[in-house]
Amino acid sequence: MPAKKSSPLDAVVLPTARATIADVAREAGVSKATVSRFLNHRDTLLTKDIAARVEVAIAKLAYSPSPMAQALKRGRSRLIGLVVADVTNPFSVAVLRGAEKACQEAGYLLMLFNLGNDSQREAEAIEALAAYQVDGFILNTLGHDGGVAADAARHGKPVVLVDRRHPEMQADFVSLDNTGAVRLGARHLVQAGYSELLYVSEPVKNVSSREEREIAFRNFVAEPPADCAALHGLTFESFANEPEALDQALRSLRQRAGLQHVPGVICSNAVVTLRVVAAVARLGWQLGKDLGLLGFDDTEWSPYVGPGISTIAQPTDELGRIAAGCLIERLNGLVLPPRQILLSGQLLPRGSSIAQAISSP
Amino acid sequence: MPAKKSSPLDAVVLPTARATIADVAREAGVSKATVSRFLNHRDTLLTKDIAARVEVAIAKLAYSPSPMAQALKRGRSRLIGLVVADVTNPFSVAVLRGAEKACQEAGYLLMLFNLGNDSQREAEAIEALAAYQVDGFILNTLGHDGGVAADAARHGKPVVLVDRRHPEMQADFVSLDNTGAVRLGARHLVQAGYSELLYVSEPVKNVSSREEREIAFRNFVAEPPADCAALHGLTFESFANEPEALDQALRSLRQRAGLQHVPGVICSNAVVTLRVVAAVARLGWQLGKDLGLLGFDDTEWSPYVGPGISTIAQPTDELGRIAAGCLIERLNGLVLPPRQILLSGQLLPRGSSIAQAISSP
DNA sequence: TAATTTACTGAAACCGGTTTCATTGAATTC
DNA sequence: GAATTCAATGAAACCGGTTTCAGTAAATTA
Repeated sequence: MPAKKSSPLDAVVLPTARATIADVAREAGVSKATVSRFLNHRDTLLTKDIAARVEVAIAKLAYSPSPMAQALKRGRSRLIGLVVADVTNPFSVAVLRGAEKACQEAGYLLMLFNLGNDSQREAEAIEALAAYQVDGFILNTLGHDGGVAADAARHGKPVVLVDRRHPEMQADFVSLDNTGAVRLGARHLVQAGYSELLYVSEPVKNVSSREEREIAFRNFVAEPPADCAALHGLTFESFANEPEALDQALRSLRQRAGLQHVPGVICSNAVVTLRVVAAVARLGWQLGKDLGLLGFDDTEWSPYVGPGISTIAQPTDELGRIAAGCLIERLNGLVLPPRQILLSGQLLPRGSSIAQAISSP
Repeated sequence: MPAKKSSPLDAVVLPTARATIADVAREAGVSKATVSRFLNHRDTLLTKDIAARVEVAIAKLAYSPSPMAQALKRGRSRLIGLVVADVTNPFSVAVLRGAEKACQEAGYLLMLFNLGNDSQREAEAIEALAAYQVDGFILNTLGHDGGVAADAARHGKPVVLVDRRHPEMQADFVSLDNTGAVRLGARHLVQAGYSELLYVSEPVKNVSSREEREIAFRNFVAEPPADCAALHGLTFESFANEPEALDQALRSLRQRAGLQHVPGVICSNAVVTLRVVAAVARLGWQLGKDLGLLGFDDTEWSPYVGPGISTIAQPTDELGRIAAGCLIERLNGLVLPPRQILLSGQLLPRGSSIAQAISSP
């Protein structure tokens, strides 16, 4: 019996293309509509035996519906757009991680857009993500102007702001309790014996979290709590990335403190902390002894720089998780006026703010 | 003249819904097909004046085509799927950043899927991304088994592997030249006077980059270069996260080195580096003096831990950029056998590996 | 001038789903 | 037993684009 006769194996070649709903319908001997019903309302609309037939057809063809096609028809995509000011920033990454976890659990996928600290691209980011029909936005952006607010709102999609708020935007807002955190940190430094304080921040621009922290610091100075009587004088300075200016500021701070007082510095985030650490190294000072130091954002390296750097840890994972959670609630139809969710920071005292307390009892 | 007459302003209310191609067609008085032609082949297929009419209509309605709908019809989405083993790892983030930049420049958007070091989810990640019609994959995954290879390949979409290769997978591969980097680092330590070496790695599992580094280290020991005659004995150990075991290994290392030699440690990545730093702190040793230290991956904090930690910096940004570049080339139709692109690391010597050289000339 | 080609445009089908509407047969009511 | 209601399913329209196919008018050729 020579060849030429097509063997049954010929049919098994390559299941290369994904099965479509039409394939399933044909396989099960029903209409596309029925398959669609099975997918979405299997128990309310279909007969037992028909449902069973569709089920085996789906299994046999390893069918799963195309989210693209669904998005096109439904107008919802199960996609969430995440706009991040700067992926290099560990804070952003930590939030991203929390958000991503929550999204995955709820069956959403994250589309990432990184601004690389270029505020010009905010609008671009929102447009691009909206074009892909993302169902909502999580924004951790630069807050240059209110244009972004308008952009996002215009698409009529829910928005959650993380860390940076936009005054004009009607949106949920999730953030550290900056005021409380600053007071917590400042008080700790004063009580540990660092009575001349300096707050160092990146340029405030319009970034709300930076503003809030600065204001909180000023207020703390204006009305220090009773147990901070030792507090002497304090300042705020803003640095971009000018080592000389920073060195100079630290020198004059110490001068102001005089001989009987030791100055303390609060850094507005991990980037600033590293800059101050570098400056202290340049000046040949010892952390904790010559200068108290406390930084926002706890990083994995904080315990190992010098005598360990005291930090105020943000609950980053929670922030991301909650942000995503808020958004998903809205996507599920929750109607509520905009919420503000503030989480408190945790003080992690280390050598950079306790050596002084030990040496001068 | 009383009200009731609809003012022209009524038409200006809210341009809430996005304009569709049909809207543009109506506005310009042409067919949808013509608008589509304008979008894709404006100069070859259309008359000047019709093109002009479409152009103003598009501008007037602020129309931009829906990528979803385009993807549905074309089968291509201008989306790239990025699967990352762990977003917490600074290396992954740095690569992500490079890739994201390159993608944006080429008009692609990145869909992120983070495995959170859970290799079970590799297949899930690829399925999810493929469902969204991503045009290709950039994978920096765990390499648990070859199943992933099959998964990705089955979708017939191009794949680029970063840092971790899968032997069975026919795909471009972009990575650090691990062998060269290990030799570079080991040689540096020996020449700096640390002659008893220990290589510390996370559990190798099946991760190719970890394997390669371990093997490279063993080979370096087996056949040290001529200028490393001082080299004494060396070891390799693998630690999950057991502080006691690590402390013990360091103690016995120093014992082996004896009194006239100072031992040196090479850390396979930044996580390990921090663990070793912590162990050194626990043991009360001084970096550089009691122990030479060199770690893979340069981080922002490396210069400020102890006397500064010597590192081998990976060109992370380049890695991500090149990975995305390779993928985009394939998407543009490049046909070529799988490439391997190895970039060399850069040695950044700091205090943790030079104090010894100074103290014992 | 008539016949043929060419260039441009519109109608309609399609991508892979969802949803409305119409149809059919069974169950309920009178 | 006939009329009515109800439940289950299929046909077809639709989402917003792209592409094939067909048609028309102008340009070329005979």
